[in-house]
Amino acid sequence: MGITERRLREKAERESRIVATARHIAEEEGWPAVTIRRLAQDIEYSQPVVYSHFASRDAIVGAVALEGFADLAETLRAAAHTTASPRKALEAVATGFLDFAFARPAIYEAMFVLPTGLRFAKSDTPPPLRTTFGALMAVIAPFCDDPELATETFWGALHGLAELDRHGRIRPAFRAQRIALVVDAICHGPDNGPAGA
Amino acid sequence: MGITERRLREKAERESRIVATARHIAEEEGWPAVTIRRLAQDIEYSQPVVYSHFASRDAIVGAVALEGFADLAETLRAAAHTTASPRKALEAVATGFLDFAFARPAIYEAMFVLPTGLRFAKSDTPPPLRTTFGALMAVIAPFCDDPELATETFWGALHGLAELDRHGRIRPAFRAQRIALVVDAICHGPDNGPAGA
DNA sequence: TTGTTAATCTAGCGATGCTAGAATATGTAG
DNA sequence: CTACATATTCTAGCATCGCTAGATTAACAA
Repeated sequence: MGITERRLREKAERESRIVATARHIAEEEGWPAVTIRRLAQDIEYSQPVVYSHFASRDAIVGAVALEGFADLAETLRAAAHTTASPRKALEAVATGFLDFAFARPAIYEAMFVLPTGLRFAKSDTPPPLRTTFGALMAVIAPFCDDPELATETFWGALHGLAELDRHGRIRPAFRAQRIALVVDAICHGPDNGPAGA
Repeated sequence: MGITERRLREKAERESRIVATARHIAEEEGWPAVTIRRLAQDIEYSQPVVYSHFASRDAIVGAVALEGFADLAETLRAAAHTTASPRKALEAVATGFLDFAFARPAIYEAMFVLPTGLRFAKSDTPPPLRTTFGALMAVIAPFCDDPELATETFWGALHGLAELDRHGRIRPAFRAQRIALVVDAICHGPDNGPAGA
């Protein structure tokens, strides 16, 4: 039954073309430009074909978000490995997170702002989401005694700074200084992990 | 010319009815339910009348957001005055901020997530926005040497925690502990203001 | 009472997400 | 090769959205 396999392969390929197209349009023109009609036109199929792959537009956004989490996890992992100093690793990851948010605002929006139907902190949470969380936890763990709680808080701080900055509510020029403030606060915190720097 | 005054008064009243209606629908059914048709129906006028008050749907969201900022500023100011301890004031404001986000998610969304056209950090930034920022700055100033930078960072942390929590990405049950972590980090930070607690 | 201006409404445009039902390929059996 | 059955894809359309042009009505002035 090589025919069935070929069919599945072609279908999977078409699906990833849809996701890639959605991602591309979102990055170039923003998410409002990502319409089902536009996607159908770009992949050269009719609209119902798009719906044979994804139940709704939100599901497509979710698929792009999932790819984004895989990318972000890899980015953070790489940032953490640029230095042996726990403090510098923490700062590198924080900077990497915000750089990602500003370099790929549309993907970041899909991951953190738009409705996607993705489920977090559940038993069926997709691997890329866990991996991203893990990458953050890896660098903050040395500085705290409750890594999960600290990671949640660290993540919140980074996400909030990204959002306020993205919306023009805080001064873009002081991005690095805000990161430094966060990193300092973590390092000199109550549970003052390893000797700083 | 009492007639003109009455006209203006009636127009202003109708405008605030639009905003109140939008706020009410958003709180009860979410922002997607706030359509121009629905607003027009509820205030018993036709759609163009709504557009004679606001240039776009986004502008209506912005008006609700502005009211929200006034509310939030008052909430934070009140929270800060419940204690003389700078540390407890900081914690009370942080808790108040997050409580506001979860008690009025739709208004919070208008203030921080949805497109509104509101301008921050500019010369024409509306007073309520400045006041809210000031309320945060008032409680964090004792613990830092660059109040503006610290306020931006503090604000980011709070907003990020609110968003991740609202989207179900961090554990709701640990909200208070995350706040405590943030407060501790600020108090024991590099510029360790007044003797803690 | 008539004419002018301002306020309001009706009706519609161009989109959107999504879907039912027709049409067309595709693979199988006689 | 033909006829049927199945799966795939398309055409066409629904209901709804934000927004607006042009007709209609109300309010005031002469």
